[in-house]
Amino acid sequence: MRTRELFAPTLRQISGEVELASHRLLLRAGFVRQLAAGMYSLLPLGLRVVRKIENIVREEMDAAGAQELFLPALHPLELWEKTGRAQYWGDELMKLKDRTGRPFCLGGTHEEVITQLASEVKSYRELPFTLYQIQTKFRDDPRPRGGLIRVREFTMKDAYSFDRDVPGLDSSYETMVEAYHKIMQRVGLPYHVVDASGGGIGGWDTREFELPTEAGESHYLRCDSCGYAATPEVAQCKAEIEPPTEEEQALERVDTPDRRTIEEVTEFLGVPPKKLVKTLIYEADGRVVAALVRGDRDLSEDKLQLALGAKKLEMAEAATIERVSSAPVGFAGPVGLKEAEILADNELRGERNFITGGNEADLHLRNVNFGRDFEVKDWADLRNGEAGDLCPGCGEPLRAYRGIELAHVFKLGTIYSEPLEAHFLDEDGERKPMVMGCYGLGTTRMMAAVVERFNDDAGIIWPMAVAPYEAVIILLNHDDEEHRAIAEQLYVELQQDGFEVLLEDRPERAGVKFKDADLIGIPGQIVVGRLAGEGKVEVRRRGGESRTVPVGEAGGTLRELLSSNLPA
RNA sequence: CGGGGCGUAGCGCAGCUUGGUCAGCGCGCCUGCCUUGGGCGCAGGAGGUCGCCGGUUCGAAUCCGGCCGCCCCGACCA
Repeated sequence: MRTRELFAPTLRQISGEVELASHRLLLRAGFVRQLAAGMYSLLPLGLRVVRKIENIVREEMDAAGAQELFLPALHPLELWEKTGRAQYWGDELMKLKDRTGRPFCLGGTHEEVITQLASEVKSYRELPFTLYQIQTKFRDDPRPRGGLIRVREFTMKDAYSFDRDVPGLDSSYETMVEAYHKIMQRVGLPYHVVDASGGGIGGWDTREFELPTEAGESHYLRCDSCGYAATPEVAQCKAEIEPPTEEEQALERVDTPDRRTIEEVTEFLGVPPKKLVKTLIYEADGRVVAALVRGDRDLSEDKLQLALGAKKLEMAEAATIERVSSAPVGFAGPVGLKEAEILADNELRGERNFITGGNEADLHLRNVNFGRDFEVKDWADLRNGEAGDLCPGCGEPLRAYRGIELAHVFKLGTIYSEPLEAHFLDEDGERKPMVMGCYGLGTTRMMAAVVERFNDDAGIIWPMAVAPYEAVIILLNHDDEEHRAIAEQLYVELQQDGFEVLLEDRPERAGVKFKDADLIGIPGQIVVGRLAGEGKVEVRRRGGESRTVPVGEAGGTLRELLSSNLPA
């Protein structure tokens, strides 16, 4: 491709509102343009990068035995209603109607569609298999942000495995995880594998592949010494229980007029938040439960649900809270609570003389103690992990990270195959739902992640694996016949040698060409300039080495300089 | 959805507090000359219903109300 013809409008300046490096550079270098919030056009250069990423993903998926197919983006809403996800996703699901008024949605993910398709399987003999597609997803995010990091329309590779049982799923899952490791390594991105929760997809044993960067929007905790990593909701907390040192003191009633929140109460009473115990009322599969965590901690709903073995967990409605606590919302406490069974966080075992809600309007209780004042039904790890918590593996303190979520894998089990009746007949003659896994990887997001990780003051520095072109020939003096001839000859020869080459032949000044070449970030640069008269050119690696060589050696030198994925 | 910010020429911005002489700057673009290894130089030129609607006023980019759009933080989320 010649830059004279290439549609890649570069920008000298960009609005100060655009903050992320990846967002700024992809816009400035002419890879993407924004159509509306969270909606981006991929320009020719951007599309080439995404295609490279897709091809790596495709090769690794195929190598792992997965089969590519292509599903509709438009789904009958009815299908999402069958699994309950139409309601669960709510407004995040883009909905529309056809001319007859039949409701549809734009697929935010494809579990329903693929499961219905897979329900054609009749026998265990046809299992297992894994299907994948690379497709546009639509999610009506309440707040798109960060350029291409979080958008409303994006492309994703989503794979789904179907097995006859859980051991089969475990094996399919590991195969996909291995493929993901290979993909990350080929692209060249550093990453952490993080234990996570299922969220809107569901399932268990889910893991995220995170690019560690402050620009990211995911938060996780990681042990730098052993590599254990998890999101706060699922990070296992080692409870360091110290034997109580205080003597139990007499229970006291304290008036706390209109003080409901932890902040209000601690400020009013002049005590630190950790002296309080929060009482959170939930409904789990229809029963009411109260979860107790220290005042300065956050409850993990994932952990509570796990501890309860509940299928569905929701915060109780205000009316329920008022009923069981006999008080307005904000004054619930464990002492004298009605109906609800009480679960307490492990960390509270050593606590004495704490403050709780009083189950009465404008009342809290001081010097509350376990056993004497109320009974706990179960103890469990219920709180979110925090930076500084001790690693459950090796005991070192965990560190807080931010990251860009590149990929996410889930074990789904039968949560989709049951409602959609994707059954098969097993060897024992029994009809069983297929056991599923799903494996997502955002390809457009990955492009942004690569830029976020590989750039300098001058622009992008593409890894070879995903560069839009491998080399650019920069013809400085386009009017000089001899120079032009050399550039044209190199252009042909390098392509014959298998390089993907861009020829910078615009009638621009040298400075413009250099600036744009650095901004666009193509790894190989061949400068045809003042030394061309002596039959020499400069061969450079963007962000790395530069050599002046005879024209005839340009190809070999280029190959050498580009032999690594990243500049040395 | 809560909090904050922004919307003026193709792009980036100033002007708004204190209404009138306020349609301005830089880049880009067009013409000519010059220059040709890091976003040259000089001269001339084109280009804007100041996001939209309404209000206040003799007069609104500027003040007021409503709406729309975009960015950031939070909630939420893959």
